[in-house]
Amino acid sequence: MPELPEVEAICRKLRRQVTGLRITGGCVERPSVTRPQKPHWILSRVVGRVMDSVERRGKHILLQLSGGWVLLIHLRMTGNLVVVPDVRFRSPAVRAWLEMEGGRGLVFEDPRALGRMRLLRPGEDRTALEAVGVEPLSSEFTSEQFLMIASRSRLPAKLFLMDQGRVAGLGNIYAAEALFRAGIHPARPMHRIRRARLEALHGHIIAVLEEAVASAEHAYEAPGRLLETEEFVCAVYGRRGEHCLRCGRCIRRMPQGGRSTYYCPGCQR
DNA sequence: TCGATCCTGTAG
DNA sequence: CTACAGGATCGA
Repeated sequence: MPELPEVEAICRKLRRQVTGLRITGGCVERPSVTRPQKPHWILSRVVGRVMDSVERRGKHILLQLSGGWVLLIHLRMTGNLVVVPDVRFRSPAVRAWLEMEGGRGLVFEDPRALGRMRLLRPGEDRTALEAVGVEPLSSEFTSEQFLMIASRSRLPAKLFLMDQGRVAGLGNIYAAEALFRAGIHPARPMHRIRRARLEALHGHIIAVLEEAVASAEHAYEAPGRLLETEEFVCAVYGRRGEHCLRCGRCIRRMPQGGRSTYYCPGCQR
């Protein structure tokens, strides 16, 4: 589920559901999700505090609590954060939950249990977060800025886009989709891509993410079917062997950095 | 830069 | 049974 667009959609929904509510209780069902912190260390400090705001930084979710404490959540591959009417009826995939005033629950579910939850003390140095790169949907993500960091890197394009320390929030799907739109081969070293193409890529990154945010937001609001105009449809991701919609050649899959990269050999050179 | 690791579920 | 999954980190 969670690349930047899905995380953003989750944050927007949470913002409306939990802002201003006090935490009255909670439980960590799977201690590994808070490692290396002890569940009790977190819970005892979180209970009684009010959730002031919900922020996002890259794929990190920041639950800002009263007194300056921050509950940091990373959903990794299969995590999700949802509000449920009653924590007594929770699914087996729930790894941790908080009870809020009024009785509803804020639930962290994650079948693979790879997600992480961490509490930052007030004013704590946020090393992990400061290593995160530019927000691609912010005004700081300019074409010039992108050109600058891109031309300095020898990484293959796909790995560059997925490096959270450079651009924050792109994952396996949207990195592949942005490269397809820009006509760039995923293995191409970043610094060898022409300026005009990098500028195009910059625009496509923003477009892909904005479309995906809109799609994810609809999906979370209205469970059920999305209109065709609302749904983000992948052109290459997960389409190995299918014919490219633009040129007709077969979409390929290749391993890169231990993950699958999908691309069109006709459109991306 | 590669591979193993953390985990569980699902598709083939 | 094996391969693979939208992520990130660690050590060789």
